[in-house]
Amino acid sequence: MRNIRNNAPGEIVGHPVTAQRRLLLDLIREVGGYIDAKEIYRRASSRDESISLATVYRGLRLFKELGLVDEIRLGEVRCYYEVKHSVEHQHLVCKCCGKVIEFESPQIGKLVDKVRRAYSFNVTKAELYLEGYCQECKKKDSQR
Amino acid sequence: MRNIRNNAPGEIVGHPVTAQRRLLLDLIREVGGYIDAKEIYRRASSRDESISLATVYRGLRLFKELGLVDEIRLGEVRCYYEVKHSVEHQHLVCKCCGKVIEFESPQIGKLVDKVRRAYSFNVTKAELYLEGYCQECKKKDSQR
DNA sequence: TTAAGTGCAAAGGCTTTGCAGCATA
DNA sequence: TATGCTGCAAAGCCTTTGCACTTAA
Repeated sequence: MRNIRNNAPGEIVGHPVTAQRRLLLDLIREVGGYIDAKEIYRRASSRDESISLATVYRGLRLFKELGLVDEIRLGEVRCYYEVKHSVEHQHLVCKCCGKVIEFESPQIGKLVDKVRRAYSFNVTKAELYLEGYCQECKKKDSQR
Repeated sequence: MRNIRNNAPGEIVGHPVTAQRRLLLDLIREVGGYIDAKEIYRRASSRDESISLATVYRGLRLFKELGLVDEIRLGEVRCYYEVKHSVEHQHLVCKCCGKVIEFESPQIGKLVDKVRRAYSFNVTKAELYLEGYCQECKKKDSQR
C-alpha cells in the first residue's frame, strides 16, 4: 500500500478539439488531484472569461466517456473529477478536516477477480471509499 | 463470498417516536432492500396521505445518525437507503439492466485494518462499489 | 408544559437542456 | 460546408430550510 500520484496519457479523439475542451483538460491535468465542476469553472473562467458552466459539464461528460477522467464520489452529493490514473487507487477521507488520502491496494484487484468469477460479471469499475477520522482530528477530539 | 440479506435490530431512541417516523422505519424495513427517498415518500403517502417529503428526508437523516439505516450510492447522484445490516456488505451493479447484487467479503475488513494502521485513521465507513455488466447483459450485447 | 416534530412552500445546490449562433474538421 | 460545439438562460432533480402549527414525553 502506498500513496500514488501519476498522470495517464490520453487525448480527445473522434470529437472536435475546441479551445474550451483543450483548456478544461489541461486544467484538470494541472490540478493533479480531485476537483469539482464549480472549481473547474472558476479556474477556467480566469483564463477564458466567456466559458460557461454548461461547457464545463459537457466537457466533463465527454472526458468521462473517453476515459480521460474519472468521476469520484467523496461522501458528498456532488461529484469530483480527476485525471484517469494508470494505476487504480482508492480514497480515504477525513470527515472532520476533509483531508483526502489516496492509496493503492492490490487486494482490490484480487477481490474484483473473485466477484467477476462468482457472479459472471464483467466488472468495469471498482471504487473503495473509506471514511473516518485522521490522526490529527482524533487527537483534537480527545482533547475536548 | 456470499449473498446476504438479514435485518439488524435497532430503534428510535432519544427522540420522540412519531407516527411518521414509525411509518417510515417500518416501511424501509419491509422493503428489505435499497430504496430512494422519492419511492419511500410514494409508499408512505399511500398509508398517510398527509406526510410530506420534508419529513421523509428529516426522518432519513435521523435514522442515519442513529445507525438504523445506511445511505448508499449506486453510481447515481441520488442516494439510496437500506436497513443497517449486522454484516457489512458491498454492492455490485449492472450498468445495463440496473440489477444490484449484494455480497460480503472478509477481505474488505482486512484491507480496512491495513489502512487504519498505515494512516492512523479511525475508519468508520467502508464502501466498495463495483460496476459492470452482468452475464445476461453481456450475452445480449454479444448477440447484436 | 415544552422541547421537538410536522406540513407547506420556497429556496438552494448541482446538473442538464433548448436554442440560436459559431467553429472545427 | 456541415456536423457538432458554445453561451445563455431556463428548467430539472434532489435535498434543505423557515415558519407557524401540532404533538410526544
